[in-house]
Amino acid sequence: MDAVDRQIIAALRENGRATYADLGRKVGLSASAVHERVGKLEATGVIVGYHAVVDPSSVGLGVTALISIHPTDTADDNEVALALAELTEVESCYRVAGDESFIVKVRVPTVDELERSLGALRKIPGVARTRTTVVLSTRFEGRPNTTTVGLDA
Amino acid sequence: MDAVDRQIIAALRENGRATYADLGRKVGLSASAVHERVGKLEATGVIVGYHAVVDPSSVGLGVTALISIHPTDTADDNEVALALAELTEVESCYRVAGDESFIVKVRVPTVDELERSLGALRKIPGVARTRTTVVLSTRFEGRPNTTTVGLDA
DNA sequence: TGTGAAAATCAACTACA
DNA sequence: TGTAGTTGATTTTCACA
Repeated sequence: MDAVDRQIIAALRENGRATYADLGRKVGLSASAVHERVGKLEATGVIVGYHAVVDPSSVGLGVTALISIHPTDTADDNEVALALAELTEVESCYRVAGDESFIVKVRVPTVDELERSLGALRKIPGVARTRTTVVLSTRFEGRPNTTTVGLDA
Repeated sequence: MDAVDRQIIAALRENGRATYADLGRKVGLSASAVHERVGKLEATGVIVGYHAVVDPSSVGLGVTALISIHPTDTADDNEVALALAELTEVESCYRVAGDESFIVKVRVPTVDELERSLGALRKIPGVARTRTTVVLSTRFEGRPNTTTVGLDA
């Protein structure tokens, strides 16, 4: 991992469909050298994948909520996590320190669906209580942080 | 937006570097037809962009925290949001309903940096109080929700 | 909207410094 | 690791159904 790798990573975070030739021009290497580097970054798990980002409301998912999940005394975190993964509306799932055990982000078409979804969450064994915060607007999301990407670490 | 568009979207969310030829084979269209459709989905803002997803700790961002931001009585939400956008460590920013005005996700290299980052947050005019929840592990994140993508809506 | 064909570009592999 | 060259696939555009 050197400065060139970090440049490539930054470029691919910006545009995941950039061609190797594009990347090569940007970092001053040939396309095949970039190809080689990207392959290694993928193989070593630095680059996890490439995804199209879609406007949620365009695909009928206009309601976003952040939900804190408080565990019961006997809750098994792994089982709760597996049950959360079963719910397709749960887009992200974080195991956290503090009173709650998990914080999840949920996307659903309507508030009716949110209500139904909360019902499903509360039925999960190990879930004692939930606290729901409805997102009014997403100012930005998943923005690339290139703070350390430009440094040698 | 028909069922074929939704299939294409689902495929591109899964693999943002899929070729038009691949997508065509998957949905039963020619590459040029897919090219045409994807161009329209991009132009109409359904597909917002394509991004490589990077393992945060591989780029020196091993600490993730979710921070609730409580506003002062006189806070201007837009100004707060703009100030939050200036902080590169703030990866996502949600305006929410409830006591807090914003919930942000922050990624930093170390807990020391988290402390420094919290100091920066609290200096923002309009920010009265923050509540920080440290992420212990990310079970999954930004997972594609294809619930409605397969339907006609 | 779609197909099919053509030219330019690119991916992926191979030698070789 | 890198460049350069090669081959087959892909992108992109265009005429046309």
